[in-house]
Amino acid sequence: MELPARYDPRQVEDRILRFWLEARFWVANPRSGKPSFSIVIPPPNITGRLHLGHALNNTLQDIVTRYKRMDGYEVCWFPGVDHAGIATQNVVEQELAKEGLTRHDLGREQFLERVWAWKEKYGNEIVEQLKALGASCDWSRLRFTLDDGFSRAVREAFVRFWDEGLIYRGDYMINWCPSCGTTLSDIEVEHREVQGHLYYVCYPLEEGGHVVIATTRPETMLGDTGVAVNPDDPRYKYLIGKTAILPLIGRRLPIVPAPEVDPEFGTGVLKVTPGHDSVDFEIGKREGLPPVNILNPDGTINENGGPFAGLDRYAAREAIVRRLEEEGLLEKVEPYRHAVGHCYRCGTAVEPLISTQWFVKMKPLAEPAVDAVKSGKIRFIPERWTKVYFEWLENIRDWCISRQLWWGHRIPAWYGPDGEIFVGRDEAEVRARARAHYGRDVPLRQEEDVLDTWFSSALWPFGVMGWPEETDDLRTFYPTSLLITGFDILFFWVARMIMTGLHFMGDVPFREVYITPLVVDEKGQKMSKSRGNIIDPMKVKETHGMDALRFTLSQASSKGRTWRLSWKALDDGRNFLNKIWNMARFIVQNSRDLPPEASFEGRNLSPEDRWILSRISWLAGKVREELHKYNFHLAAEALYQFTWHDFCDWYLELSKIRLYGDDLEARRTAQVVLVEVLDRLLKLLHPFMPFITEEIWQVLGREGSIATAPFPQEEPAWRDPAAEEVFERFRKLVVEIRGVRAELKVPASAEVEVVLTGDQEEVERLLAFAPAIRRLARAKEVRFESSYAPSPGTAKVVLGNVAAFMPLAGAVDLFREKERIRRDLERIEAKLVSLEARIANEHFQRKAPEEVIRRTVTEAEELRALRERLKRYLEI
RNA sequence: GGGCGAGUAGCUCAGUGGGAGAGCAUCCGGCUUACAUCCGGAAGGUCGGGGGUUCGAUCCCCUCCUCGCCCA
Repeated sequence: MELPARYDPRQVEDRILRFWLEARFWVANPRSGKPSFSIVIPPPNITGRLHLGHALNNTLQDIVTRYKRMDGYEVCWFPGVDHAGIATQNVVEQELAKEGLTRHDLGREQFLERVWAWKEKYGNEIVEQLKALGASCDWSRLRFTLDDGFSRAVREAFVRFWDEGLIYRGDYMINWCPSCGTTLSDIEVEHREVQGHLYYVCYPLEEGGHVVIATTRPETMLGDTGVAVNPDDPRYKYLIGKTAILPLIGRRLPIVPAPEVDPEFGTGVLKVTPGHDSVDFEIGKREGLPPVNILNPDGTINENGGPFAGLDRYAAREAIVRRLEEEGLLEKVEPYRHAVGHCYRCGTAVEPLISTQWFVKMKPLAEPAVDAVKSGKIRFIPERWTKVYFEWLENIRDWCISRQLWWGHRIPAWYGPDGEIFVGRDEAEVRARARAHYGRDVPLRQEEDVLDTWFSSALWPFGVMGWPEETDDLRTFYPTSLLITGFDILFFWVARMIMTGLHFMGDVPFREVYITPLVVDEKGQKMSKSRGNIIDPMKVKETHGMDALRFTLSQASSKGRTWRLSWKALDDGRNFLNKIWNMARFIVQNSRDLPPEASFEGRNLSPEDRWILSRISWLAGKVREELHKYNFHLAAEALYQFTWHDFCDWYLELSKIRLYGDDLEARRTAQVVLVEVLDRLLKLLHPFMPFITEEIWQVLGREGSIATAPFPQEEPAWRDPAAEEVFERFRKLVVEIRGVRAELKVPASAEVEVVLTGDQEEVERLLAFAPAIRRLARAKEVRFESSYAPSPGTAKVVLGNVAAFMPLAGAVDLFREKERIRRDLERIEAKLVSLEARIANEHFQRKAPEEVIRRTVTEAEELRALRERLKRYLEI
């Protein structure tokens, strides 16, 4: 078979993917008895398309997963998709809007049918994209947070929480998104700096005179029920107990003391709006100032806003400011920057308001979650995220879990005629509970609201395994081994899974949490549609291939919080893939005649064979070690360096001597070693670039799949430090000779003579590489002469106790050669000065470790010897 | 206001208490029968500023500056 000279992933990836999926390699068997390794995917939203964040964390998950699978574990990677309440409902509502309809026109039931239809049509796209990435999930276990089994788990969790008193319903200040028409939890609100204004408004006093109050939101004055000053503020102490009159409305506002008031802000006087500000709510509660709600759910002013009723909140703001101005009550307006809460889904400014909602008590859940990390049952990588986690949990507030949506898990609560709440796993249980309460059957009305999507994803690690059933999966795969995700959902998801896992399962949901950096563009900016700087993984697949994307992303596990990706970097990844392809192509082409039974046994290994075998053995250990430490980037780098700069640049080149020579035995040996190293290298690379390695595996005619081949180990018998050391000296010699040739402008095609002098044993070791030196340094002859007397016009290379001479007879510019040596001498001189100063320092002699002193002294000695030699050569 | 992260070659980033590395870009030379998505070579850095600890700091401590993020 002829292999193309360029690797084209488009010809490979889809075919390999089909092969894997048909073979069902990823389907886990909880009863295999093998040690288990499990991981749950962060379920992407059904509305989502694969972006680089997904690509990164799923690549890393897949690297670990494939590695563990090859290493003999019973691996289960649980895949799934999240129903994404707000996002999905918004998408379908927008679709309806194009038909001039709202969800209310359809009614709840029909609307949900519509969403399910949408889900069937588009909801699988992200799953297909994950497959295309090569994610080796057990797709037979694909779950959806709103499927029947999972819904059962959600109801179970809700009921247990309720029965334990950990869920309650009540009136509290919540965050309202007027655009999505639902409440949001505190962490779903994003605080953004906004350029606004500070309005200074005069509030007349009942007994005459006035106070000036600064506010950024004048429209909320419609809901003012008091005025507050700091009791320690001497300027305003006299006001306490008096009454102000609300402009435009005329409401009487008691002036109360409140330590929350910052005397430095504005005028130091605060208008109290208990219905629309959480601080004011607290003050109001303490001082008996009632909340007044002035907003409709859509963000317009309600009937409490008097003349402003019906206006949108921003229109109302303008109208109010105009009226105040007309009445001479607006003292001044200043530009002012301040943080405003926005909905994390739609970006609309959020309104704080009081509403009856469902909450989860967080304190009792948070404490064990803190302990689990403190005691080391869960470890964060990088470790610094631990602190972020603790800070959130230690300042946690109750979680508002009800959402005024239709798409989601409907809260399993029913109301009796008198408003009594009954909660149950299904309607039968609820009815039974109601009957027990009333002593008879009564009509029940189900709660309209659904649960926060994150309530269901909090149950993900055991929900996907069939909880509350006691399943084989739970027994074998819970707790999972590892979670890999981005820091943006540390609170939303990771912390909550830990809480629910501990609560319902009595054990942590995972033992380690690897937090990935955020992928940003080459300028360090977040990728976003509006910036137009998005790199679409599916486009990368077409141009570079998923392997290239994966390999490039595997280098992102650095310590920072962000990681920059550019098309340039992807080119590098693609080039590496091409290199690998050609490496394999070369070996395939040159080992066609290799009998299948050929092996190492009894073969006379060359020095470079021993070197490369020692190196590949080292590499196996290195990759394992770095993967265990989750240093994906270091594993990737080691693979890259070995593949390109050890195996291809040196070993493959050297192998040509034997491959193209006429010694059949030597040729066989080279072939055997090439194939063996290739075999191991492919396996080591496979977790990082599964498609190309599988393709080459097939081209080589191997059985089955590389994905189920054993992951290479270090081979103690192959480790050969002596061979590595000798090889390094040989390599250095060749590099030096090449350098001299280039510098002295010796034509690339000209073959030069190389004479080695110096320590005889060392020279002999190097002479074992004579053919290699001839080939790689373009030498026509390499020989030893114990007392070589170089003539003028001879280039020199000095390496420790050996020197190499290249009589170039006229080919060399003598002046250049002397310049070169002078420059070397300068460098050596400078280094010697610093080394000798250090050695002369008695503090250094007294305090530095023996080993360091010895090394320093040796280095200085070598440099001095080198200096003397170079000086002599200068005189020739 | 509090916290975190980053600041190392032109760019993207590794790195360690013993004197700094890679890839790309640049420059020079090569169509050498795996690969021009390539091969060989070279140049390029007071490791953000200042102070301290140490025989020795890019690395540890303090402080400041710039950029980014999170929380209030």
